[in-house]
Amino acid sequence: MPQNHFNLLKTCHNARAGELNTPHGKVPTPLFMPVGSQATVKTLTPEDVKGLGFNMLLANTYHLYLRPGIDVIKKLGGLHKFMVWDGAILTDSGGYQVFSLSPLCKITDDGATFRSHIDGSEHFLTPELAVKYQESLGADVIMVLDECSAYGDSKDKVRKAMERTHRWAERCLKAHKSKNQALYAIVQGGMFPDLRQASAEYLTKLDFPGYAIGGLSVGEPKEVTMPLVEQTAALLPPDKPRYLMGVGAPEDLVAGVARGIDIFDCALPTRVARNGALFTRQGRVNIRRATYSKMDKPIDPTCDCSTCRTFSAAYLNHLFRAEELLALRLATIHNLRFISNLMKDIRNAILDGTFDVFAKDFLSGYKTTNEQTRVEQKEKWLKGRENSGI
RNA sequence: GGAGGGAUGCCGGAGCGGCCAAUCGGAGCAGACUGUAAAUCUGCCGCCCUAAGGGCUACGCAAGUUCGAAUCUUGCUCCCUCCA
Repeated sequence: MPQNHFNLLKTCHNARAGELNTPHGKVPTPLFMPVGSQATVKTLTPEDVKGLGFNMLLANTYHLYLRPGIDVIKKLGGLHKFMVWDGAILTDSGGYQVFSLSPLCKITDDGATFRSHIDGSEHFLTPELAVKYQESLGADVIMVLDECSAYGDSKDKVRKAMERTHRWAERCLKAHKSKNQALYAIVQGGMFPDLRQASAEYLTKLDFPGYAIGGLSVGEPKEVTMPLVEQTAALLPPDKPRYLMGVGAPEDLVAGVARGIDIFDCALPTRVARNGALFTRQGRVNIRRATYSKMDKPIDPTCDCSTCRTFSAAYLNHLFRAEELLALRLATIHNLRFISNLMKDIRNAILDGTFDVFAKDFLSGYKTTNEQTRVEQKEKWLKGRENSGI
């Protein structure tokens, strides 16, 4: 692994600004990685992704193993060349698929037996294979194979998954030969603070170049997530990058950075975009709503993305209703640009020592959809009362 | 001129005596989505009442039959197909 994989440049309370050194360049942190499971950020070209301000993205070992196959990509010169992306790449091990595809998966200490969601064929993934595959893909950062618990799992079950994750982490470490890749461990422990602590302490002793927090944002209430993030992050070595896996709603990025997280990835911004939900500084907005059908302004007049600089909300509304493919792309561009700008603003605020103010301002201005809907409904209700003369 | 068939909620289209405010699509109105099996999924969708629930008006129009009609009978209006 590279020397000085991570440089911590500045802190502002718990928030940290730094940079990741990878074979494909330096990447500033706090960092958000768009998700490109199948070697593509859906609807975008690599050039688009770069243009939106991203230097690193995430791809998925399980998906690429099933299709087109690890060997195919290796023979074609590795993942960077295959997908024509010259920035950094982090590959997930397939551990998350053990969780999300659990009906198709059986786990033993040896590894995970999968049934392909594509053709039903059976496959076996071990910690050693996960490392080997990721080395073949040639990602800059690779992840240990872990077992992610579901929200609501019993403590006993979570503990067993965590202990297995620890054993698998050691096996991954032993199997990892490549010098060009940083292998990150993944802290598990579900919603149990004592297990989280045990996991962080255990893995920290193994001295990985980076540490991820996994198994959160799996359906638990938000009030549960952030205290666990805060507690776990505090137990991780300060000189190593901390990666909160699968978190990426704007409000969660700010909250995560405030608790000492350096790296995020999430399918949410891109997936939600494809379903018509767009981020603005005021909160999330559903572009399909009737209110936008005649709006001649961009969805966010302050946004510098090509979608907002070019098209009206009414046009986007029309594209979504007409199920035109351009809608997916324009919305993805907007949401990723929003996230990219947010991360840049966060980093600048940390470097300026004003992150606390920034976070407070952002969170007070950014209403979640639920809050927004609640406010609107209350306004309608009040208006109705006024009209009926009450 | 003759012979058939049909008129159902915003639209298409089921239902063919009570379990029908009416299956199912679509449109419309909202919501969800967090290491992507996702261009996916969920709810609402005659009117009124705060919810459980209740009330009202409804299946072209009118008059009947019946305890009870979107469903049966008769007349009327309009539409479609075929033969002249």
